[in-house]
Amino acid sequence: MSTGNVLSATVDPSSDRAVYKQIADHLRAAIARERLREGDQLPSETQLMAHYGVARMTARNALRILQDEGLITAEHGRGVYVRARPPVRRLASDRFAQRHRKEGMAAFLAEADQAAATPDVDMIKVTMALPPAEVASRLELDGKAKTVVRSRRYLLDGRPVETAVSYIPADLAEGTPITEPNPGPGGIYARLEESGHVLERFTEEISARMPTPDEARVLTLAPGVPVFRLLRTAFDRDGRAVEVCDTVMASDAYLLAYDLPAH
Amino acid sequence: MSTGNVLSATVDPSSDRAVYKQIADHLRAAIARERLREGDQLPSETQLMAHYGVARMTARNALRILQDEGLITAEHGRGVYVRARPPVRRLASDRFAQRHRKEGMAAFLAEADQAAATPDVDMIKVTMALPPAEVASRLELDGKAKTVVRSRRYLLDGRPVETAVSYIPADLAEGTPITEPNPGPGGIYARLEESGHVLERFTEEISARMPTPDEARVLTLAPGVPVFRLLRTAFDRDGRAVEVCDTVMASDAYLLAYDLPAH
DNA sequence: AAGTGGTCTAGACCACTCT
DNA sequence: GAGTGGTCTAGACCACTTT
Repeated sequence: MSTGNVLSATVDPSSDRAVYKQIADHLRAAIARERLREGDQLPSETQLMAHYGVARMTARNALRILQDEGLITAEHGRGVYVRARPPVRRLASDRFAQRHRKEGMAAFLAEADQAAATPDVDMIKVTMALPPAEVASRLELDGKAKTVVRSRRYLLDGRPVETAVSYIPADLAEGTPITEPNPGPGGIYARLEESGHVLERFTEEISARMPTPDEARVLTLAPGVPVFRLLRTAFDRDGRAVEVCDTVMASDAYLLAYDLPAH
Repeated sequence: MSTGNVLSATVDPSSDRAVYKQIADHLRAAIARERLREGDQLPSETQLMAHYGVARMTARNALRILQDEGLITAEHGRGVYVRARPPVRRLASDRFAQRHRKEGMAAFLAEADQAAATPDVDMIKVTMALPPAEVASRLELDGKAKTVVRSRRYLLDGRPVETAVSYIPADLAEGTPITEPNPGPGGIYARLEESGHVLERFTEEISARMPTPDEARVLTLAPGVPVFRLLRTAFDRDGRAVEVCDTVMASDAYLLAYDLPAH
């Protein structure tokens, strides 16, 4: 098999380093040196067993390490492959600037447009509920104030890349299309501005972690791919927080870019 | 044992869902419901085997899932515990503002001061080398221009949280303390401004991924903890890129906060 | 049918921690 | 010494993919 030739070195069973880790080291080096490139098939478990003279669990443990590092993906019945890095979307910090809304497009659509990708939105759900504490504190709401909760999933070229849940205080949303699945051109920010809440600034709080099983399913994440969690708060000119958006993004699909003044 | 009582449900071997995943689901739910809290010990592998009537690998696979999700850590010879979330440092987007430098402190020290944590810097190394392509392009250097390469590791209360490698074009650094391990009060940004390169803005590009084995070692990362990779470029008033800083941060130690105008 | 990875069993020996 | 997790073996049966 053509995949056999990447296996050059042998392992030292008497070494302090566990055999499966040594095997993982070999394979990782092969990927780093591009002896194995994106999409290439790795030696099968059977081949690893024969080459290194180890039991199957030892071979599997080696592959698991690389999977946890996000370097490979296993496909049941097919083989193990070097993970293809998907094209990364660069999210610029001015993506919510007014000039983009004025063109009548919500932020996600405008960006996709720029990236020549086909955007899609699904799993849209609009409800009315008490926000979680993390959101309520940012909206400066007490424990009894309800919000309009707008959740949706974004896809690019058919691939799910992001889920988002927006919370808007009920008093700002009632009587506007914000309570409807389709809020109209320019999205909810355009509607908020129409009702007098002109946006002045945003804060974005970014963390990263491994996905929950639910998130991994909804975003079809490969093992070893973390998520960004981005909490954005929108403030109007009166300094009032008018929306909090809780976003979970596939980290292999995004690069977040910010422009900061040095004051 | 006191840990035994979190094991209430049993598994269904005839289910489509793998037994080890069912066990992982039970334990994850126990953590979510706070039946198991931070620092609590989980049932041992032996206890899981007895309770669910499974082989050891099945119990271990269940624990591995939670470990990959960053929920638990295994301690050799001691047991498996619910991971304690370390206190998170909030990095504000104005952390490099001039007013902080004027107080004579480098950014990391100023932040730590604010957070009442004890900062430390070690593994300082200063060399002269060709920058990697990713850096060279941001500094607008050709393939032959060398840079001063300053690498170091930051610790908070003794815990490694961040590694950083700065690249400064040689012509800007020569003859200044930037080429020395200790660049003096206010750090290298203060030195650059003294030599006429007053900083005007920064760009920060953020990605997230699982750490390499090296990064996991240097940052003493638990399994299941991703890293932030932050590439910061500093521009002076002439629009020239005067520094690129390549930072790898333990994602469980940071929350990155940005303030954005809505224009 | 043959090859692949996914799950599971039943053992073994080891290194580490605590008492 | 007893209990813990870490490594490793040698099987088995299954589900999935490809030919």
